[in-house]
Amino acid sequence: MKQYSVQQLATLADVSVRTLHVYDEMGLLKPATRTEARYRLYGEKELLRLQQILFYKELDFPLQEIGALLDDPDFDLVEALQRHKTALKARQERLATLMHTIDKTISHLQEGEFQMKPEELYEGLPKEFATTYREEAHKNWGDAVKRSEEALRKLSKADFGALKVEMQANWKRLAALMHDDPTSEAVQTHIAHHYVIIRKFWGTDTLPDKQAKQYAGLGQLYTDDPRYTQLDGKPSPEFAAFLSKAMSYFTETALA
Amino acid sequence: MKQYSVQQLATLADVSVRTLHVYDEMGLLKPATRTEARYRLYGEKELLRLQQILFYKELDFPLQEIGALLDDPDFDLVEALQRHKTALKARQERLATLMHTIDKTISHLQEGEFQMKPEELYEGLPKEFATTYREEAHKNWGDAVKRSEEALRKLSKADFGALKVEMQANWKRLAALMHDDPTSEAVQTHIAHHYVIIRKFWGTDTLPDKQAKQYAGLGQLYTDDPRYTQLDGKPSPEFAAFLSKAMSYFTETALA
DNA sequence: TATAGGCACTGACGTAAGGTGAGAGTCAAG
DNA sequence: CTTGACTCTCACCTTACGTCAGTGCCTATA
Repeated sequence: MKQYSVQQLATLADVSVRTLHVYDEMGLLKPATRTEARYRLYGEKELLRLQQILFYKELDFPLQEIGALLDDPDFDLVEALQRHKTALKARQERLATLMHTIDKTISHLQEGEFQMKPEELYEGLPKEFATTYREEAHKNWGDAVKRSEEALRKLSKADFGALKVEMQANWKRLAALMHDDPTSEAVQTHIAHHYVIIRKFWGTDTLPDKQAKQYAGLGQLYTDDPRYTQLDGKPSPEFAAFLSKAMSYFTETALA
Repeated sequence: MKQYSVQQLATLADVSVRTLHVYDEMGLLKPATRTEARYRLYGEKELLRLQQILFYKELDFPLQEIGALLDDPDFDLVEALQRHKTALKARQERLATLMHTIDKTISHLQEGEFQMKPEELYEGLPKEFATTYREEAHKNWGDAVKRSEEALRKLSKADFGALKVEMQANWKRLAALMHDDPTSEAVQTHIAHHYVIIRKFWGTDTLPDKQAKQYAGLGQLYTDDPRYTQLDGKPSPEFAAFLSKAMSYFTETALA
């Protein structure tokens, strides 16, 4: 019967010696015997078990569960796999979202001038919302919107993207503030912050009166419209998404 | 200027108080001031910064990098995002593979009898290999293969799946052993293990002479064919995949 | 046979991002 | 004045190991 030292077994299975120590320590994989000098010696059976361990490890099982799984013949493997798959699917979807966000962020940060297509101005926004609030914007603030869209198309990709990044960092905050108290001073403060950001990007210290009013009205729009505050007062995911986009949109509008 | 206690800020941003403690400790987010009793007090600016932190955290940036990113205006954000996306993509692909594996494992473990379609016997195997080695099998071991395929189709999904699971746990081991020394006794021992597994699943203690020879020849096939040992002696990924499937296939063949 | 080099052992500390208390101090309300 | 809610700092726990440090064992060569 062949015997393996820690090193040999480690090399064979492409794990570290330390890993074997750990597995021994936690009882997941004990050596077949120990020499007088307490050197670990593994046999064929241990090699086989290690392979099984690694198999389940590739499936991202925590070592504890692998131990239970290998030692308990009644372990419900199918159920465990089922649960595991659900978890993996969630992670995967999260990753997809993250990558999409990164893609957009990167592309917005890329240098160079460019002409934005009209749809891009509303990209990511649920279609129903896009139409609806564009109408509302037109209704409430007239052709200032039209002019703002024109101006927007002339921005550099970098400037526009940078603005969006700031916006995205901000929207959550506003949602939180408004959840607390939609009429609070904090909301006004937040709007003031936007004002600061705008200044930062366009180097102008003065904001036309009309647009100041737009900002003020913005808060009203959010709080008056019951459509955006479903779910017992808490902002719904849809509202959060809408809010995010709306923030960008109105900020952009203010550039006209 | 509004002030927030740890609790208030934590609730507002939906993080734990401990999280704020940690961020303070590591200098990522310091409170604006401390009261005489060393209570942390955060202001608007900190709220804003926290939102930015959370934004980048959602993109899975490590906190250290977030700190650098927020403090150094020259931080190369695009490059960081680029790198990050690559990492995420790798993770995502890994998850996809894992989920596929789990899917197959689950479906093989599902109870109930079923008739396997011929293609399923070679499912997952690169087409070229599938044809090639089926031919080789036929050439070398005649119509034993045909009969084995018949027998295979009558197995319960559970039995077949369970066998495959064991196989998958084993193939890596064989690859390692063969990388070490393809003619070694260890390889023979491994083949013996297969024999044990077969016994376990079909409750028969005797393996016909002919099939014993098949196992012996199996080792030859792997080691003689240069096509499977590219890449300066190390098993290529393709070979690994092939080996996995071949193991299953020949083990199944032995059931005839 | 002395020594040099590998290999092995245990123990301990570090990682990321906090969780979970313990024990003690602080604050506002009844 | 006490109660309860809040806060503070310390410090250990988590996963699955990596990385020493200090020491012991084994074998080959001079």
